[in-house]
Amino acid sequence: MNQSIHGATKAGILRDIYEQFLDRYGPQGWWPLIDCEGTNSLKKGVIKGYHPLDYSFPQNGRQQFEIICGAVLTQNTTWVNANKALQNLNSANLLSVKNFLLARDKTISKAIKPAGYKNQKQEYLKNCAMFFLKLNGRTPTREKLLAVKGVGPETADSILLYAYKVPTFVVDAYTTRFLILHKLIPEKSSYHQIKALFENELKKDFKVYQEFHALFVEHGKRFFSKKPYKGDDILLKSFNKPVN
DNA sequence: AACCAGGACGTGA
DNA sequence: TCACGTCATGGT
Repeated sequence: MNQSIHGATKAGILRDIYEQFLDRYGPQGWWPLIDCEGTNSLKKGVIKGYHPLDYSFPQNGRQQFEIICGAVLTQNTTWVNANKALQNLNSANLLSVKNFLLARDKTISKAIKPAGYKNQKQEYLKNCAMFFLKLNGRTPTREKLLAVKGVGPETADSILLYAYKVPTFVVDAYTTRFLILHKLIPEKSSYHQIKALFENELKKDFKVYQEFHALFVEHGKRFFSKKPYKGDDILLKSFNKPVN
């Protein structure tokens, strides 16, 4: 039905992109965690918190909270900077919710300074910490997450996908840019429309969703960060569209 | 030395 | 709804 005789269905194109990314870059091992080598992930390639092909994380509430903090800290910032903030929080023993909520606001904002927006993010993190504590181990709904000030669509989906293994697709700036530049979606597509595209065309597999988003980021950093990134040559290197 | 990073919120049309 | 300014730090 939605299968064209040339095989270039939307689902087919998305699968091609996924496979091409996976061939090029390999499994990404997201979400990075500070301490994830105490397990069976002694498989090769475990660098600075990434755990390729090991989908067993997070393994406790402490790691769930770390992912939530990371999701907020990396908003409009590089992971390098967000990670510095996380390391500071960890050194100060503040990556457990209880300790975090006992700390002074100024202590938090000082620790997260490298991630930028220290005042905003301090408030956002506190909101998330109170929310996470009240969850008491339960998985939140997307609506409840979005009601937390500081948690927008991408952060909510990141938390659901990586901290709770809910197969919800994360749409980030690179994903949107990639699809628009390759003319796979109209320019004014909304977050929800792009999210729906993936979720309607792909099987709801949290592992695939985790890898796909991470791969989009890896690919985007290589091809679509510094302008100009619009040339046909770049688009060709970026992704060879299957012939219709 | 501008420009950009794994966005979200508040405001005014 | 939607476009725009604001929030802050570090690397290129």
